[in-house]
Amino acid sequence: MARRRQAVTIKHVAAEAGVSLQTVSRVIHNGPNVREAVAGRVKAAIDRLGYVPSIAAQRMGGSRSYLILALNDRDRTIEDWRQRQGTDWVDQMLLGGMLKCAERGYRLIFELVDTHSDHVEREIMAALAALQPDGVILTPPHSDNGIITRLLAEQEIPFARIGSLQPGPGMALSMDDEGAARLATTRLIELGHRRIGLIAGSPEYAISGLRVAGWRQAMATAGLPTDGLLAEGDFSYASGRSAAEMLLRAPIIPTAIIASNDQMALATLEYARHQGLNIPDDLSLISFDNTPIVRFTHPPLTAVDQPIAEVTSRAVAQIIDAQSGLAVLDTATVVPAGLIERGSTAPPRPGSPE
Amino acid sequence: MARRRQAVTIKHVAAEAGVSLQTVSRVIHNGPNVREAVAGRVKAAIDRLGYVPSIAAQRMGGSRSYLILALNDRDRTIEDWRQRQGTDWVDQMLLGGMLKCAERGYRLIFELVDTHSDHVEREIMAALAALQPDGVILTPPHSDNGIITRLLAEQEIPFARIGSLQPGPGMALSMDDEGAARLATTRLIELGHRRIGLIAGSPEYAISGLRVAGWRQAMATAGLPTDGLLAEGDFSYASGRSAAEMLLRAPIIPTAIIASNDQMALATLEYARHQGLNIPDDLSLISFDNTPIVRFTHPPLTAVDQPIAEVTSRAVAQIIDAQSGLAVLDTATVVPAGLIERGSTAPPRPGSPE
DNA sequence: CTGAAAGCGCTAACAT
DNA sequence: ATGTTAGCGCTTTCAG
Repeated sequence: MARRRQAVTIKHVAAEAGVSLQTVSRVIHNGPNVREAVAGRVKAAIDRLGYVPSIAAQRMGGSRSYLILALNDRDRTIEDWRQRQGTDWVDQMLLGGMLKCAERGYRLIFELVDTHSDHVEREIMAALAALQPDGVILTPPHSDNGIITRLLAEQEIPFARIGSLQPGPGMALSMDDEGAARLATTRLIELGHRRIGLIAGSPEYAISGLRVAGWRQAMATAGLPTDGLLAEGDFSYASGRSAAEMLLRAPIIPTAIIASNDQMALATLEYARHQGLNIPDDLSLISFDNTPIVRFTHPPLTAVDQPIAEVTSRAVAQIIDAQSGLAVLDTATVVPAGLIERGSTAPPRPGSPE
Repeated sequence: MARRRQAVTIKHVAAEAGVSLQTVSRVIHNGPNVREAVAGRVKAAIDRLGYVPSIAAQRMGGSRSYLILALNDRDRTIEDWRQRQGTDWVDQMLLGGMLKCAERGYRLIFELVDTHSDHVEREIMAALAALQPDGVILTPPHSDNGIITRLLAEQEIPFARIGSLQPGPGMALSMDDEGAARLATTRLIELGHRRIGLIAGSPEYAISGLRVAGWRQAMATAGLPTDGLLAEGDFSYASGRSAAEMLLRAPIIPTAIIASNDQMALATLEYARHQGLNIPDDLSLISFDNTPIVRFTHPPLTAVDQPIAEVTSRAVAQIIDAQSGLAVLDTATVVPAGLIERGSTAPPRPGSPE
């Protein structure tokens, strides 16, 4: 293998423009103390030669690497990829992250790390040592992994914790789960529903509680009771089915159900159909997350849209700002979620039980 | 921003093990000329210190970067991500590529590049200069972009062209489209079908022709005619609908249809239902690609599975081998596709028209 | 078999 | 406002 050296280096540019290396460097970084005329000459030379600085060399010189590292949980991600259930979490993350990075002259590098392994520490250190990123983006469950956050804090690397609500080092960013649940519930109330069931997610996840809270709030505000309308699931399809069964076998069944994720909503849809219930006429259904599959069910599901791209985009922006020494928000960033109305919601049948 | 320096460098390891830098370097690369005992001591020191070489420094020293760059078309990819139709091309590529890279001690970096722009050349050079990857993976339509392949060849960077059949520089890898079409057709013939329609993709893509050819071959082998059974689409949902309409409005309709991609299969499913045709009883349907959505239709679709992960995995392996000076296959690699049988295929109704 | 020296491309710190 | 110097961490010569 031939050794590959940089084709055109800062030296060539310097020679071409008739200035010193340092001046070129300053021009590249929009540094101060360069006369317009000289800067122009240098820029022209850069253009003419098609010069692009080597990240490796920049890093070696002691400056930034212009690399931001996004860390996902290895097992969960690979499992999702293998299952091919259409979850586009990673894609949305890349969409938001890569575009924002590009906009700011950075690059996003996506890596997988094993949260549960006892050598997480080593794995993270290895990634940091190898890549020397300027910042790190953590996603669940890394976001709340104390070992990881402590390590990053020690290394003084700016990092974002996506989907985390806990205080701690790093910048917390998440979607407004409570507000989203409130939004969905309120919309159903507006449509005329009074008995609105909620299928909760696993209590291990903080978001589950938030979604329940939002629903409770909206119901309370409208003066509606919630007794017998809460069923607990764990985000799995199977648990969604049991929960739906519980809600739909009650003496007085709800006219609408909100499921805390798409899998459980799918299970509810299936069970309702199996029970001879027409959606949306007999039962309105709203799901959380808005992964691609809910567009393809019959009917397509109204869903709370999880703004992953937006959250990631902001995470990148905050990291870059932090690293540039700009003011860093100390408070958690909460991104509002939207409600995408499709065919699974409608007013309740006239004369539905109160 | 505090300057971040490598915490533990090769120097520390050398000191710890009581040897020179060079010896450590040799141990890291399994170089020759190191006594067992010394190598052991060095390895122990590396472990104890948790040392990981800096990619940047390695690159600067003139060795590999251990980075492989995967290039996707910017517009198409972003559009896919925004549309959220559940296409998991990128995910499958990452799955195959990242795992194989990790296995070989490399890292995969995913980037977007604008094929159509007139400064592709510049964009690619910038990525190469900045990242200095050891190899590049091209995906359609980059794989057949002469400007890109010429550039890469000039730079003498090993690269793979995924989904390309054309000869040229770089290693061509693709799935066996012809064989896959043959497989699908043969399976339908086995089930008892004799009138099997095919909805072709856009003739601009070489794979379209291959899929048609495979179907023709299988039909010919079974002594079945194909007249009036070929409808041309362009991979879009709308074109799939027109094609289905054409096939299903003929005097004698087919008992089975193969659509050249999932979108067109979806359209066919929808149109058939609209025509009161039951799938699979009145009409069997097989689609190509096997993106996640075909699991969620009613019934779930039998589909040809496009082995993107496998193809990418092999591309990575070939690049690393090439770069290590190992023998490089000069012939194109063709990966067989599988057929995933789901609910959209069944024997034809007894007494169906011949 | 092992070590020492030179340099990769770039930047921060210090001149001028 | 610009140039010079001294590394960054590593690898590849080339000596021992």
